[in-house]
Amino acid sequence: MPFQIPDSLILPALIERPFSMHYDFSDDDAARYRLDEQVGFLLRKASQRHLSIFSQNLSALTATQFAALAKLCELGPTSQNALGRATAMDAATIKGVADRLRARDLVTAEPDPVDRRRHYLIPTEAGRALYAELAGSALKISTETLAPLSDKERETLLSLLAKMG
Amino acid sequence: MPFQIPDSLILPALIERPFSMHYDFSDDDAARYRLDEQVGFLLRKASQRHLSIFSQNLSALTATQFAALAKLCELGPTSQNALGRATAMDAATIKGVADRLRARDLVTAEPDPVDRRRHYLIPTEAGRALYAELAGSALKISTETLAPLSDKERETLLSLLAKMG
DNA sequence: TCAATACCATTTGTGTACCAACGAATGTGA
DNA sequence: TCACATTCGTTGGTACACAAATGGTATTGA
Repeated sequence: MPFQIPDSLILPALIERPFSMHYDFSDDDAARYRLDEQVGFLLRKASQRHLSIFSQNLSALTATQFAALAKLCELGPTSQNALGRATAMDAATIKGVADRLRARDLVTAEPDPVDRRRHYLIPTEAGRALYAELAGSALKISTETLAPLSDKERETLLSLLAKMG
Repeated sequence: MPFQIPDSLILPALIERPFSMHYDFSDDDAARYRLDEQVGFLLRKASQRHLSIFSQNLSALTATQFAALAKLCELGPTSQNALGRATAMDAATIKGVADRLRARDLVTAEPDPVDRRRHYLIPTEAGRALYAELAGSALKISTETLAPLSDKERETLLSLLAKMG
């Protein structure tokens, strides 16, 4: 099943038209375009599936909040923006996530004595306890997300996703 | 600069507990959990990469808006919720997307004469023209998103993502 | 040393994404 | 035919996600 249309199939039809009309070039592309075969759409659906499984198995935190808490527990005291970089969230996003974690006393903020722009985020005891409590579920969620795939396929998928950056 | 704190720094404190306490089982999971290896995180990062490439190459519409317009052009007149199902958006989400497409006169709505709850969404001439104009860029975006992978790897990734549903 | 630059956290605004609830309309089975 | 369930579109609320702008603060390099 050819998932990818090679250039050789795309270009000729465009070239052999004697006259260029309004949407000729694009009409061909439009006819060839199938939403359901595009990476972006498949990635979005896979993410949706994952998030659905996540919220069903772990309702205490959102996936994003858990990611931030987990990374913070892994790294120890970290500035807010640095935590954002480590969890692939921009400054505005990590702020909201950190605020919600702080509102629930899972994380505290301490001013950095050296750099007055920064404040460290630090997991509280409750935060570490919750992380420890939920890590098992999180691992199970990853497994369940990959359930439709064989062991070898799971490995392959993870390495290809990692390769994509 | 060590980005990742090795197990040797995390585990000992947890292991040397003589008696099993509250989170012992989960502590192990917590030590084993690596955010950067979880499907959900890799999917989110891959989606981010895709959306970044999308907006750089196609600024006229968001990826979601383009998906809805493309599907609508593919299907022809479709009820709003049905379009949502075809594009993996729930009723609330597709409403917002449809509203924005209608505000830009890329889509119109016609009442369904048979079912008075429904209204059909129909791409306008401008909508079809824009889709035709942008489909080529959309295909290019998919290719560029997959650029880090070989041809065989791209096929594999797409089929695995499709298999995950 | 001081001006240009970079970084930190924050704010505002827009756009997904999903839940829960709603009224209106349709479909179903006894 | 009539109660019941389902579907349609909508609304309100919360939570990411990112762009762009801002005011502090640090770094740098001439």
